[in-house]
Amino acid sequence: MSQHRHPGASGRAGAVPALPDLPEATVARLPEYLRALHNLADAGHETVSSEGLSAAAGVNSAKLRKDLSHLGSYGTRGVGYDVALLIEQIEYVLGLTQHRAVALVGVGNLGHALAGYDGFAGRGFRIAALLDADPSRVGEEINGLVVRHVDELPAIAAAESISIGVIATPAAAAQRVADQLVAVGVTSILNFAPCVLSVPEGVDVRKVDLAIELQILSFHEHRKASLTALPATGGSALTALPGGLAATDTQEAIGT
Amino acid sequence: MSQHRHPGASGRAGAVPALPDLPEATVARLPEYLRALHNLADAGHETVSSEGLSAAAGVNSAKLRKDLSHLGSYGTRGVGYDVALLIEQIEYVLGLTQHRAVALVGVGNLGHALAGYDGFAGRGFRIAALLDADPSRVGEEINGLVVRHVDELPAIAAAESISIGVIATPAAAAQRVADQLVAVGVTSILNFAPCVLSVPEGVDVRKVDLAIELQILSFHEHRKASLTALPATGGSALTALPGGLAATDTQEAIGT
DNA sequence: AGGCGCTTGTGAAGACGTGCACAAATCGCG
DNA sequence: CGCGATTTGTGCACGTCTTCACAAGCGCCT
Ligand SMILES: NC(=O)c1ccc[n+]([C@@H]2O[C@H](COP(=O)([O-])OP(=O)(O)OC[C@H]3O[C@@H](n4cnc5c(N)ncnc54)[C@H](O)[C@@H]3O)[C@@H](O)[C@H]2O)c1
Ligand SMILES: NC(=O)c1ccc[n+]([C@@H]2O[C@H](COP(=O)([O-])OP(=O)(O)OC[C@H]3O[C@@H](n4cnc5c(N)ncnc54)[C@H](O)[C@@H]3O)[C@@H](O)[C@H]2O)c1
Repeated sequence: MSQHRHPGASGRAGAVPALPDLPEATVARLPEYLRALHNLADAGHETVSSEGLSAAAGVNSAKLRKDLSHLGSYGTRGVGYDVALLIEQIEYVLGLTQHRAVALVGVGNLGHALAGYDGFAGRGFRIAALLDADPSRVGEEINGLVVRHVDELPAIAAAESISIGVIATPAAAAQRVADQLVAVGVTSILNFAPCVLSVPEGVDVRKVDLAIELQILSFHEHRKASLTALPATGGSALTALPGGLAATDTQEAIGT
Repeated sequence: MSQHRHPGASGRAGAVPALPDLPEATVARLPEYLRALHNLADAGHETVSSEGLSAAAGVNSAKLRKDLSHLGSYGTRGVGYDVALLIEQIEYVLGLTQHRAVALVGVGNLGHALAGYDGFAGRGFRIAALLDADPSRVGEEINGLVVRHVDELPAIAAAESISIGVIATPAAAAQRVADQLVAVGVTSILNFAPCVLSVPEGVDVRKVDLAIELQILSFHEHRKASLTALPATGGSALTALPGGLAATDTQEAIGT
């Protein structure tokens, strides 16, 4: 179990292994596969078929196979995928083998919940700093970590490399915080504030917005309500969803 | 201001206006436009061009125009869009005109933050019930709402129609909770637990998973690190991102 | 009234993502 | 040793999404 290393690499025999450039949609699904694989490993499974893994991850099996094929050719025909090996490969590709330090800015309502979340450390992420601008919050200890003032960010970043910045401040402060994070070299930001951030090229921003999710659900409720109001034929309105429904991001009706 | 009503409707002159069936990608962006429009309205703007609105929402202007064209033909050539009218239209399409009751199940670490969040009520959503299985949590009052036992769900749903269920329980309990929600007629679920839910056809599930977002960011960090390690020519590695970079879901480098 | 500048709405092309269906590969067993 | 059962990896076709580029429409100014 040692001759399996970054096989899809084009040429490039440098010291740092070049990553196969994965489709973005694939990248977004790999963490889901990873979670399913960990569950399988905990349950004692040594191998898993694409059918089994795809069911556990809630996706199409062909899609899963295509996704995994982008990483290289792990898996054995007629058998399936070696669970431990696949975990190792996906974690490598996602860059989870090197532990990443996270700085959380804004320790309010939401920030407290995030700071107290143990699912962070579970997968290679470590909250390295809690920051807030409110003097009355500075000094508070949460989960063994002391809240420090946001102006200390440069010093903190100098002490240890911050890999990812998480913004949990009000929207009005988010852009300023983003600028501060970028200024100390952070190139990945997870933003919980409902606003658009502008950042220089090379910096990645992902947004999590509860209100948007609710509104999307609201649309589907609205649509479903307007659909059931149409056909006055029979009474079974529950199976009335038309054929090509294409629930792109939403998972809908995954088996039973 | 009264002759503008659901114009894109195909035929169907029934009592309930049929919705134009929007592309899922468009639906996911409408809430973003809506937020930008509210900001513009608060700032006193009466109209806005596609260029202006798209900049505020962080998208391509052609994309914005195509998205809005799916709703019908609001907007005036040579002028732009009427802000108030567009807000009204988007809110109608998203089903936000009828206020929606949300049931939040799992009032733990995260659930507390959600329950105390005022951004909920800001846009047509109202938390109608807080539910938990832990007897020691039942009876606690948060934000004027008393936590009730999850077994009371049928009674609560009977008293008022629950539009959306939010699951903030540990993953192990999420499927059971989802089943309970479905049993009382909920057809839209927002799931914060890191697991795949299986629900019957016609029920929409959206998932918010912090760990997945972090892992996606981690991948990009990993990729950026492996890229800067390649070219030993000059020194400027920051602009080294190759042309077709296609940050699909991630917003990257939005102006300055 | 007429022209001019500005902005929308959309056709068309290309990029991207999905899913079927099957050949190639592997294992276990007779 | 060969064969059938099983499962991967992928070519291909289809649908969706994005982006460009421009004609059509609108208002304003002369
Ligand atoms: N609470 C939720 O459930 C929830 C859900 C979705 C989105 N959000 C969003 O998350 C963000 C935070 O929400 P919240 O409920 O925790 O708000 P909050 O007001 O409780 O907390 C905000 C915190 O940020 C701090 N802060 C303000 N300006 C700062 C700055 N410049 N630098 C550092 N810290 C600063 C404040 O001192 C405060 O502690 C908001 O943008 C909100 O819209 C919250
Ligand atoms: N805290 C975070 O920042 C965070 C971030 C992302 C995801 N999550 C996820 O959100 C979920 C909740 O996280 P948390 O930190 O609030 O956990 P928590 O343990 O603090 O809270 C869970 C709550 O759910 C209740 N519960 C358990 N079983 C239940 C049932 N069958 N019916 C009703 N209620 C039940 C518990 O009594 C508890 O109050 C978890 O799945 C977690 O992985 C949390």
